[in-house]
Amino acid sequence: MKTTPAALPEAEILKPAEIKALYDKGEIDLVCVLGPTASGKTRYAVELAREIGAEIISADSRQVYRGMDIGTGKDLEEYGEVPYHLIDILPAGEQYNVFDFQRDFHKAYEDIVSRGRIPLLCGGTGLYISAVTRGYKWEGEKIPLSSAAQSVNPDKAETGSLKCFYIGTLVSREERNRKIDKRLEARLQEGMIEEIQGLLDSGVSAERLISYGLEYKFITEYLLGERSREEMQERLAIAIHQFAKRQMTWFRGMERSGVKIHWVNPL
RNA sequence: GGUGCCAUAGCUCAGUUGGUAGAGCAAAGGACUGAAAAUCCUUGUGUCCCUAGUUCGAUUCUCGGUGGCACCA
Repeated sequence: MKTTPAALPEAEILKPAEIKALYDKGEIDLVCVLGPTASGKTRYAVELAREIGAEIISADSRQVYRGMDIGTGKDLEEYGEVPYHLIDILPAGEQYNVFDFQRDFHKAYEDIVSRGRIPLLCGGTGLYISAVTRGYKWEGEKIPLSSAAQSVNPDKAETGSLKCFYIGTLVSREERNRKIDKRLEARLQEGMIEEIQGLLDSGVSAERLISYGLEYKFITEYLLGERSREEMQERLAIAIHQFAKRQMTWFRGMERSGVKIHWVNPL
Protein backbone atom coordinates (compact mmCIF):
# COMPACT_ATOMS: atom_id res chain seq x y z
CA MET A 1 0.00 0.00 0.00
CA LYS A 2 1.48 3.27 -1.11
CA THR A 3 1.05 6.08 1.37
CA THR A 4 2.49 9.42 0.47
CA PRO A 5 1.39 11.65 3.31
CA ALA A 6 1.22 15.15 1.95
CA ALA A 7 3.62 17.14 4.01
CA LEU A 8 1.88 20.10 5.51
CA PRO A 9 3.08 23.06 3.47
CA GLU A 10 5.07 25.62 5.33
CA ALA A 11 2.85 28.27 6.80
CA GLU A 12 4.40 31.47 5.56
CA ILE A 13 1.63 33.89 6.02
CA LEU A 14 1.45 37.62 6.31
CA LYS A 15 -0.16 39.29 9.29
CA PRO A 16 -3.65 40.73 8.74
CA ALA A 17 -2.26 44.27 8.82
CA GLU A 18 0.23 43.42 6.08
CA ILE A 19 -2.49 41.93 3.92
CA LYS A 20 -4.56 45.05 4.39
CA ALA A 21 -1.54 47.16 3.43
CA LEU A 22 -1.17 45.22 0.19
CA TYR A 23 -4.78 45.94 -0.62
CA ASP A 24 -4.53 49.61 0.30
CA LYS A 25 -1.48 50.01 -1.92
CA GLY A 26 -3.42 48.48 -4.79
CA GLU A 27 -1.11 45.50 -5.08
CA ILE A 28 -4.03 43.12 -4.73
CA ASP A 29 -7.71 43.41 -5.64
CA LEU A 30 -8.99 40.62 -3.51
CA VAL A 31 -8.18 38.33 -0.61
CA CYS A 32 -9.20 34.71 -1.03
CA VAL A 33 -9.44 32.05 1.66
CA LEU A 34 -9.79 28.58 0.17
CA GLY A 35 -9.41 25.04 1.41
CA PRO A 36 -11.04 21.64 1.55
CA THR A 37 -14.09 20.97 3.65
CA ALA A 38 -13.50 20.68 7.40
CA SER A 39 -10.26 22.65 7.31
CA GLY A 40 -11.53 25.64 9.27
CA LYS A 41 -11.97 28.07 6.34
CA THR A 42 -14.98 29.94 7.61
CA ARG A 43 -13.65 30.57 11.07
CA TYR A 44 -10.32 31.73 9.64
CA ALA A 45 -11.92 33.98 7.03
CA VAL A 46 -14.31 35.58 9.50
CA GLU A 47 -11.47 36.33 11.89
CA LEU A 48 -9.37 37.82 9.11
CA ALA A 49 -12.30 39.85 7.78
CA ARG A 50 -12.95 41.26 11.21
CA GLU A 51 -9.34 42.37 11.59
CA ILE A 52 -8.98 44.06 8.23
CA GLY A 53 -12.53 45.31 7.78
CA ALA A 54 -13.50 43.00 4.96
CA GLU A 55 -16.79 41.57 3.77
CA ILE A 56 -17.01 37.95 2.82
CA ILE A 57 -18.16 36.70 -0.57
CA SER A 58 -18.91 33.01 -0.32
CA ALA A 59 -17.61 30.75 -3.08
CA ASP A 60 -19.71 27.74 -2.19
CA SER A 61 -21.92 26.21 -4.83
CA ARG A 62 -24.40 24.79 -2.30
CA GLN A 63 -24.64 27.48 0.37
CA VAL A 64 -26.42 29.69 -2.14
CA TYR A 65 -29.62 27.76 -1.40
CA ARG A 66 -31.99 28.73 1.39
CA GLY A 67 -33.14 25.95 3.66
CA MET A 68 -30.06 23.86 3.06
CA ASP A 69 -28.32 24.80 6.27
CA ILE A 70 -27.09 21.83 8.24
CA GLY A 71 -26.15 19.82 5.16
CA THR A 72 -24.06 22.62 3.68
CA GLY A 73 -22.58 23.63 7.02
CA LYS A 74 -23.45 27.31 6.71
CA ASP A 75 -22.54 28.15 10.31
CA LEU A 76 -24.01 31.63 9.86
CA GLU A 77 -23.66 32.38 13.56
CA GLU A 78 -19.90 32.34 13.12
CA TYR A 79 -19.97 35.49 11.01
CA GLY A 80 -21.13 37.74 13.82
CA GLU A 81 -21.14 41.30 12.54
CA VAL A 82 -19.07 40.46 9.46
CA PRO A 83 -21.24 40.92 6.35
CA TYR A 84 -21.46 38.00 3.93
CA HIS A 85 -22.66 37.70 0.35
CA LEU A 86 -23.96 34.94 -1.95
CA ILE A 87 -25.31 32.74 0.82
CA ASP A 88 -29.07 32.05 0.88
CA ILE A 89 -29.73 33.78 -2.41
CA LEU A 90 -31.94 31.11 -4.01
CA PRO A 91 -34.66 28.76 -2.82
CA ALA A 92 -33.67 25.11 -2.49
CA GLY A 93 -34.60 23.23 -5.62
CA GLU A 94 -33.32 25.87 -8.03
CA GLN A 95 -30.23 25.46 -10.14
CA TYR A 96 -27.15 27.61 -10.07
CA ASN A 97 -23.87 27.46 -11.94
CA VAL A 98 -20.44 29.01 -12.45
CA PHE A 99 -21.80 31.50 -14.93
CA ASP A 100 -24.38 32.75 -12.44
CA PHE A 101 -21.74 32.85 -9.76
CA GLN A 102 -19.39 34.93 -11.83
CA ARG A 103 -22.14 37.46 -12.49
CA ASP A 104 -23.23 37.57 -8.84
CA PHE A 105 -19.68 37.77 -7.62
CA HIS A 106 -18.95 40.86 -9.66
CA LYS A 107 -22.07 42.53 -8.41
CA ALA A 108 -21.10 41.85 -4.80
CA TYR A 109 -17.49 42.81 -5.47
CA GLU A 110 -18.43 46.19 -6.91
CA ASP A 111 -20.82 46.79 -4.05
CA ILE A 112 -18.21 46.09 -1.40
CA VAL A 113 -15.50 48.14 -3.07
CA SER A 114 -17.86 51.06 -3.64
CA ARG A 115 -18.44 51.21 0.08
CA GLY A 116 -14.73 51.31 0.77
CA ARG A 117 -14.47 47.90 2.26
CA ILE A 118 -12.21 44.99 1.37
CA PRO A 119 -13.66 42.01 -0.54
CA LEU A 120 -12.71 38.61 0.85
CA LEU A 121 -13.65 35.59 -1.21
CA CYS A 122 -14.01 32.44 0.86
CA GLY A 123 -15.03 28.97 -0.16
CA GLY A 124 -14.26 25.47 -1.24
CA THR A 125 -15.68 25.45 -4.75
CA GLY A 126 -12.47 25.65 -6.72
CA LEU A 127 -14.12 26.15 -10.07
CA TYR A 128 -16.03 29.17 -8.81
CA ILE A 129 -12.88 30.68 -7.33
CA SER A 130 -10.90 30.19 -10.52
CA ALA A 131 -13.77 31.48 -12.63
CA VAL A 132 -13.66 34.88 -10.94
CA THR A 133 -10.05 35.29 -9.95
CA ARG A 134 -8.71 34.09 -13.26
CA GLY A 135 -11.47 35.63 -15.33
CA TYR A 136 -12.99 32.70 -17.17
CA LYS A 137 -14.75 33.83 -20.34
CA TRP A 138 -17.75 32.20 -21.94
CA GLU A 139 -18.62 32.17 -25.61
CA GLY A 140 -22.09 33.36 -26.53
CA GLU A 141 -25.22 32.82 -24.56
CA LYS A 142 -25.13 29.08 -24.24
CA ILE A 143 -22.43 26.48 -24.20
CA PRO A 144 -23.22 22.82 -24.66
CA LEU A 145 -22.98 20.88 -21.42
CA SER A 146 -20.32 18.71 -22.96
CA SER A 147 -18.04 21.70 -23.27
CA ALA A 148 -15.33 19.98 -21.29
CA ALA A 149 -13.80 18.79 -24.52
CA GLN A 150 -13.45 22.28 -25.93
CA SER A 151 -10.05 23.77 -25.69
CA VAL A 152 -9.52 26.90 -23.75
CA ASN A 153 -8.07 30.03 -25.23
CA PRO A 154 -5.38 31.03 -22.74
CA ASP A 155 -5.38 34.69 -23.76
CA LYS A 156 -9.07 34.93 -23.30
CA ALA A 157 -9.01 32.90 -20.11
CA GLU A 158 -6.81 35.39 -18.34
CA THR A 159 -8.65 38.53 -19.36
CA GLY A 160 -10.36 40.25 -16.51
CA SER A 161 -8.52 38.30 -13.84
CA LEU A 162 -8.04 39.83 -10.40
CA LYS A 163 -4.83 40.20 -8.47
CA CYS A 164 -5.58 37.96 -5.56
CA PHE A 165 -3.83 37.02 -2.33
CA TYR A 166 -4.64 33.37 -1.67
CA ILE A 167 -4.63 31.81 1.76
CA GLY A 168 -5.30 28.09 1.99
CA THR A 169 -6.49 26.40 5.16
CA LEU A 170 -5.14 22.90 5.50
CA VAL A 171 -4.84 20.27 8.18
CA SER A 172 -3.40 16.78 7.76
CA ARG A 173 -5.45 14.27 5.85
CA GLU A 174 -5.96 12.10 8.94
CA GLU A 175 -7.08 15.01 11.03
CA ARG A 176 -9.40 16.22 8.30
CA ASN A 177 -11.09 12.84 7.90
CA ARG A 178 -11.45 12.48 11.64
CA LYS A 179 -13.08 15.88 11.76
CA ILE A 180 -15.40 15.03 8.87
CA ASP A 181 -16.61 11.88 10.62
CA LYS A 182 -17.20 13.68 13.88
CA ARG A 183 -18.95 16.55 12.17
CA LEU A 184 -21.20 14.19 10.23
CA GLU A 185 -22.25 12.45 13.43
CA ALA A 186 -23.06 15.81 15.00
CA ARG A 187 -25.02 17.05 12.01
CA LEU A 188 -27.12 13.91 11.93
CA GLN A 189 -27.97 14.51 15.57
CA GLU A 190 -28.72 18.17 14.92
CA GLY A 191 -31.50 17.24 12.54
CA MET A 192 -29.91 17.02 9.12
CA ILE A 193 -32.19 14.13 8.14
CA GLU A 194 -35.23 16.14 9.21
CA GLU A 195 -33.98 19.12 7.22
CA ILE A 196 -33.87 17.03 4.07
CA GLN A 197 -37.20 15.34 4.78
CA GLY A 198 -38.61 18.85 5.10
CA LEU A 199 -37.24 19.81 1.70
CA LEU A 200 -38.86 16.74 0.17
CA ASP A 201 -42.14 17.56 1.93
CA SER A 202 -42.03 21.11 0.63
CA GLY A 203 -41.92 19.81 -2.92
CA VAL A 204 -38.25 19.74 -3.84
CA SER A 205 -37.80 16.66 -6.00
CA ALA A 206 -35.69 13.77 -4.81
CA GLU A 207 -33.90 13.87 -8.12
CA ARG A 208 -32.84 17.47 -7.57
CA LEU A 209 -31.73 16.81 -4.01
CA ILE A 210 -29.68 13.87 -5.20
CA SER A 211 -28.05 16.08 -7.81
CA TYR A 212 -26.87 18.38 -5.00
CA GLY A 213 -24.61 15.55 -3.88
CA LEU A 214 -23.11 14.34 -0.60
CA GLU A 215 -25.45 14.87 2.37
CA TYR A 216 -28.41 15.64 0.10
CA LYS A 217 -27.74 12.66 -2.14
CA PHE A 218 -27.09 10.01 0.48
CA ILE A 219 -29.76 11.10 2.93
CA THR A 220 -32.40 11.41 0.22
CA GLU A 221 -31.57 7.90 -0.92
CA TYR A 222 -31.85 6.75 2.67
CA LEU A 223 -35.24 8.47 3.04
CA LEU A 224 -36.34 6.79 -0.17
CA GLY A 225 -35.51 3.47 1.45
CA GLU A 226 -32.72 2.72 -0.97
CA ARG A 227 -30.12 2.21 1.74
CA SER A 228 -30.03 1.55 5.45
CA ARG A 229 -29.24 4.25 7.95
CA GLU A 230 -25.95 2.57 8.79
CA GLU A 231 -24.90 2.20 5.17
CA MET A 232 -25.91 5.79 4.49
CA GLN A 233 -23.69 7.19 7.20
CA GLU A 234 -20.78 4.96 6.32
CA ARG A 235 -20.86 5.74 2.61
CA LEU A 236 -21.56 9.41 3.11
CA ALA A 237 -18.49 9.74 5.31
CA ILE A 238 -16.41 8.11 2.59
CA ALA A 239 -17.92 10.36 -0.09
CA ILE A 240 -17.05 13.46 1.92
CA HIS A 241 -13.46 12.24 2.36
CA GLN A 242 -13.27 11.78 -1.41
CA PHE A 243 -14.77 15.19 -2.00
CA ALA A 244 -12.14 16.86 0.20
CA LYS A 245 -9.48 15.06 -1.81
CA ARG A 246 -10.93 16.33 -5.08
CA GLN A 247 -10.95 19.86 -3.69
CA MET A 248 -7.26 19.51 -2.88
CA THR A 249 -6.60 18.24 -6.40
CA TRP A 250 -8.14 21.43 -7.76
CA PHE A 251 -6.10 23.67 -5.46
CA ARG A 252 -2.87 21.87 -6.32
CA GLY A 253 -3.80 22.31 -9.95
CA MET A 254 -4.10 26.05 -9.35
CA GLU A 255 -0.62 26.05 -7.82
CA ARG A 256 0.71 24.00 -10.70
CA SER A 257 -0.58 26.63 -13.08
CA GLY A 258 1.29 29.35 -11.24
CA VAL A 259 -1.01 30.53 -8.46
CA LYS A 260 0.72 31.11 -5.13
CA ILE A 261 -1.30 29.82 -2.20
CA HIS A 262 -0.17 30.66 1.33
CA TRP A 263 -1.07 27.58 3.32
CA VAL A 264 -1.87 27.78 6.98
CA ASN A 265 -3.06 25.28 9.58
CA PRO A 266 -5.80 27.15 11.40
CA LEU A 267 -6.36 24.62 14.16
C1' G B 1 -15.04 -33.68 22.98
C1' G B 2 -16.52 -35.38 17.59
C1' U B 3 -17.38 -34.14 12.47
C1' G B 4 -17.59 -30.78 8.46
C1' C B 5 -16.43 -26.05 6.20
C1' C B 6 -13.33 -21.77 5.96
C1' A B 7 -8.30 -19.14 6.51
C1' U B 8 -5.72 -15.16 -0.47
C1' A B 9 -4.57 -7.00 -1.22
C1' G B 10 -6.87 -2.23 4.22
C1' C B 11 -12.31 -4.80 3.70
C1' U B 12 -15.68 -8.52 1.08
C1' C B 13 -14.36 -12.41 -1.84
C1' A B 14 -12.87 -15.05 -6.72
C1' G B 15 -8.99 -18.13 -8.62
C1' U B 16 -4.77 -21.24 -9.77
C1' U B 17 -7.18 -29.45 -12.91
C1' G B 18 0.53 -27.85 -8.82
C1' G B 19 4.42 -23.36 -12.66
C1' U B 20 4.15 -17.56 -6.65
C1' A B 21 -2.68 -14.56 -8.16
C1' G B 22 -7.35 -10.97 -9.52
C1' A B 23 -12.30 -8.33 -9.06
C1' G B 24 -15.51 -4.92 -6.30
C1' C B 25 -15.09 -1.45 -2.41
C1' A B 26 -11.46 1.48 0.20
C1' A B 27 -6.93 4.24 -0.64
C1' A B 28 -3.48 7.30 -3.68
C1' G B 29 -2.60 10.51 -8.02
C1' G B 30 -4.83 13.25 -11.97
C1' A B 31 -8.50 15.96 -15.16
C1' C B 32 -12.01 19.81 -15.01
C1' U B 33 -14.22 27.06 -18.40
C1' G B 34 -22.54 27.64 -18.27
C1' A B 35 -24.89 20.64 -13.11
C1' A B 36 -18.32 21.18 -9.93
C1' A B 37 -20.83 18.61 -2.99
C1' A B 38 -21.18 17.19 -10.12
C1' U B 39 -18.71 14.18 -13.89
C1' C B 40 -14.57 11.44 -15.46
C1' C B 41 -9.39 9.06 -16.03
C1' U B 42 -5.06 6.30 -14.03
C1' U B 43 -2.74 3.07 -10.26
C1' G B 44 -3.01 -3.67 -7.34
C1' U B 45 4.43 -7.55 -4.98
C1' G B 46 0.16 -9.50 -1.34
C1' U B 47 5.31 -14.26 4.20
C1' C B 48 -2.07 -16.71 -0.93
C1' C B 49 -2.51 -18.63 8.31
C1' C B 50 2.01 -21.72 10.33
C1' U B 51 5.07 -26.35 10.31
C1' A B 52 6.47 -30.82 7.88
C1' G B 53 5.86 -34.08 3.58
C1' U B 54 5.13 -35.44 -1.82
C1' U B 55 7.20 -32.85 -6.19
C1' C B 56 11.96 -30.21 -10.64
C1' G B 57 8.41 -26.75 -8.44
C1' A B 58 3.04 -26.00 -3.50
C1' U B 59 -0.70 -20.55 -2.32
C1' U B 60 -2.93 -24.91 -4.90
C1' C B 61 -2.19 -32.05 -2.94
C1' U B 62 -1.19 -34.86 2.08
C1' C B 63 -0.18 -35.01 7.63
C1' G B 64 -0.10 -32.01 11.89
C1' G B 65 -0.93 -27.20 14.29
C1' U B 66 -3.41 -22.48 15.18
C1' G B 67 -7.75 -19.28 14.56
C1' G B 68 -12.96 -18.71 13.01
C1' C B 69 -17.88 -20.64 11.67
C1' A B 70 -21.56 -24.57 11.58
C1' C B 71 -23.66 -28.98 13.09
C1' C B 72 -23.53 -33.31 16.46
C1' A B 73 -22.74 -34.65 21.42
